[in-house]
Amino acid sequence: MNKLAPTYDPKAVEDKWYQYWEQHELFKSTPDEREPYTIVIPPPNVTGVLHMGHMLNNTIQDILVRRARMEGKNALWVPGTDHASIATEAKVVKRLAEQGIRKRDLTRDEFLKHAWDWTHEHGGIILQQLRKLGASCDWSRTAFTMDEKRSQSVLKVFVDLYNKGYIYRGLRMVNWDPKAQTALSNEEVIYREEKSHLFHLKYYVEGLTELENEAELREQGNVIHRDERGYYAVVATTRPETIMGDTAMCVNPKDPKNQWLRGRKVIVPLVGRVIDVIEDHYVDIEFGTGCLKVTPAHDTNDYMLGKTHNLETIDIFNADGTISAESPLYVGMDRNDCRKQIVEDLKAAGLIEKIEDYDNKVGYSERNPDTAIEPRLCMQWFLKLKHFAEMALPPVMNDELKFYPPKYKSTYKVWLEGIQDWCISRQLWWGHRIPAYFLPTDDGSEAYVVALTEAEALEKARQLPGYENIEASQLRHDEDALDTWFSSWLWPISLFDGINNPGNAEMKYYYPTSDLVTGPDIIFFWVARMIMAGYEYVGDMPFRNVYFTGIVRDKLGRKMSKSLGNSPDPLKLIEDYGADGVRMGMMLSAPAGNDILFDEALCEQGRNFNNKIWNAFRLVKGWEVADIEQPEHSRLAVKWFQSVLDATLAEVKDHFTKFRLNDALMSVYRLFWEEFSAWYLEIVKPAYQHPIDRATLDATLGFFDSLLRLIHPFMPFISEELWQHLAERQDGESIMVARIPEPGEADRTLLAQMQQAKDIISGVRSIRKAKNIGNREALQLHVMGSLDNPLTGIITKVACLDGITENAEKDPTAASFLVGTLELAVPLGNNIDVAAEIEKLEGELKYAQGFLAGVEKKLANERFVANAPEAVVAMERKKKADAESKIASLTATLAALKGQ
RNA sequence: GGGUGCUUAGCUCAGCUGGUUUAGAGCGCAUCCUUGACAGGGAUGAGGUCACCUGUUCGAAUCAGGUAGCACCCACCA
Repeated sequence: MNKLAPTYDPKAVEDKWYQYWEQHELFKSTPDEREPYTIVIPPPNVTGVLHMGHMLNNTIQDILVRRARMEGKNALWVPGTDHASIATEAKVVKRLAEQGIRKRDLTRDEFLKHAWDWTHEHGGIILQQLRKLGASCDWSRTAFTMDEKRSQSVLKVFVDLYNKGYIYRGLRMVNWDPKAQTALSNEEVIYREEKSHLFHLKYYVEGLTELENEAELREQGNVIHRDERGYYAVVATTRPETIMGDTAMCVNPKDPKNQWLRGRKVIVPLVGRVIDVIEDHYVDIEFGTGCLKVTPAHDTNDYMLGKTHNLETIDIFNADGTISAESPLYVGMDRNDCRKQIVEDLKAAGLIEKIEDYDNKVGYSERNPDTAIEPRLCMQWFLKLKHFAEMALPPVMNDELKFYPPKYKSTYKVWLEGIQDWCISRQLWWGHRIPAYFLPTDDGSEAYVVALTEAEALEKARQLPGYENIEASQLRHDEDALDTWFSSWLWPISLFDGINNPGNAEMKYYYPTSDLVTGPDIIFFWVARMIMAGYEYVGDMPFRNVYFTGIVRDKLGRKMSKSLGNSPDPLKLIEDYGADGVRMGMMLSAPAGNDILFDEALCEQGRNFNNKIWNAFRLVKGWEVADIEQPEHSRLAVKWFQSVLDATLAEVKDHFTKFRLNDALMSVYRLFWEEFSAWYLEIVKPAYQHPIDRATLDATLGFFDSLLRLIHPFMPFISEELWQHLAERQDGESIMVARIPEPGEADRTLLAQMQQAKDIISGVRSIRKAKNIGNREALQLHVMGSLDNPLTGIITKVACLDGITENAEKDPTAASFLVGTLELAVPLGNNIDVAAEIEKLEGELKYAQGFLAGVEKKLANERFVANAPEAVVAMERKKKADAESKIASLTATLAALKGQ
């Protein structure tokens, strides 16, 4: 009797095997003579916790790396975490605030100590969670973007790129986050639609009391405003608080409405500043009044206008978003309060023409979602990307480096072709401090040197004229840190220490890595830049394939979010369904590149599959073996299943080469459930309490072994557990390093014969159900013609027949059915319902006639017969013949029935 | 405003370079099944004018053009 429980309990086995794998160092990889297979993990935020996106992403990586390992490759999956500078710093600032500590009251070192404490406290939780999932990472290589090697790599690259002239410092309009008080890259700004107002403000024309040719001008299409105070232009703006920074008004020279304003000067309302009316084709004639106020310090477009027209720049904001001393009014007031106040004041002064409702897009910080981004001019470090884009584009476009799915190639192309320089400095402390040192100057201008260490910086500084005697204490190390992605883009190189030790043995062996698995949302942030860094620093691509996963959504298609509460806790899912069940749940819904609609029911399906495997195993393990002859049906079943297995192995292999993992999983699923459990095991299963023969048992155990190997990449735990039970294993043996079976040649004829046998069995079962005949009541089967199928033994057993008669006479008392063109029948004596039988047969006849009509029409078309390939025409002829024979057979049976 | 992709059974999706018996899968659904692996199971079955229109072709879910709807990405409309 069986000692295994009737249901599979993942909890009892998962931790056990994970420890076993780790103890035996089965995840470890070192270079050897085998072909390498390498994946570097997209490093999760060091202080983060696992979410559904990670589950998907890491399940895929684990499937790929386990499969590669089982193909005999030297498989390496390198784990690590990311310091996530803005996000982590924000969390630390928040925690300090809760303790009543303000960041600005701490020194840099004090703050960093808190940040490191936080990192050590939360760091690595996510890596522990990945272990629960079964991730087969080489943990001995765990890296962190701010560990010693990675930090050195980042600084070296900065210095190198500076020396090559790609890094520069510039006064630029950047996306400023006034809360974090740092610049952001364009990619870190999210735009949201917002209900707002369009304020129409009056800008009086200076020194104009009387327009002589006013009537004529109006005639020509000019829109002229005038009140008791004089002539004025109307400017529409969503941001009235920025008028203190206005240094021009701009109209389109082709705008007929505003011709009268050309060459004049206007007065900024409230402020009283007199500014020029400038002309630029940039201004949209259709928008608002066609008059644009120009605030070069606070709007990207205005900044560009300012540059072309040489305008003065007045920066009216401080770094924290309050009004600066440059402004003539409202100094020290917060920008949001100022907006309200100035609207009141403008109204009071009669300077607002009207206020309209208006929807506009406002940029927010990705990391501080409540904080509107302020375009701000400041000195930042930039990396020129043109050179990098030129290197990174061709290999992707010509498929040397493949994207799956390929549609992302065009996204990639568009971005690279319009590449902008990358603002790489952040006004943060948590990150890699920029290795630049400022020198004192007399005139307030900037002077600096870039060097890896302070000592080198000093040496460099002393070579500069006028700084020969500078002391270390006079150097001021740049306070800013680098954008997090400036370390991430080196990841596939820095993990193998390829920046510090170019061309080292590990680089030569593992680089380029094989596959990168990541989300399309970071194609610019990360993927593109890694490709750039790869070509710059190794002269080769960082990975051969990029597999873009979809975004995990709930079953209604909504993004998973905390506020909706629709994001399940991955660890709870693992608790409930087992890691294998959850992995399968993820993969069942994950076609490459499409968003995945996650439904917990899929985990249930995964768990059920585990249970199916478990019980099939219980069955096989419960068999007593005896020295008896192998029955014919078992011998045939073994032969047949070998063919199905071979065919599926080939199919799965093909799916893997195309990254069609869900299709691969579905093939495996059906192979195990349908072919193996429902058909094969049912055929070879001995009668209750009867033993099985040796040959069949051995073959079955062999099949089970192959199936477990095939399943292992998807469901590592249960496959290991059962594989270990399947035979005597030595300590240290593992399915992890067993080989995926190579597909052999499948016997297509045999597969077709089995298909026919299955159809016949289904036909008999169907009659049993219709006639309410028990499954164990033996029946006769009549074949009107010759069966010509070697699998009659299987048919007899599974359909529970006590005889098959070929070339039988038509028997009106039999319930008949068709398999292909072959008519079969089960004699039922007087049990048959003639009327129902006739109805059924007439239905089939009608279908066959309709089908025949279609085929005949095709064949009657001369042009079809003349133009279509011969094989196609022959196929149609065969269809016709088959349909005719079917019709003949059905007609005869009907006649016999009706003649009763 | 530009780009990319999508629209096939109740749901989620396959269907690769047009022809493989008037389209397939998984889940769900319906009906039946109580003792011999598994109800987290078994068997049987229902369910689709392949979004729409026009064309190319002997032949279109598949190719081309257009229409509608959806999704995502990019962009400086104050």
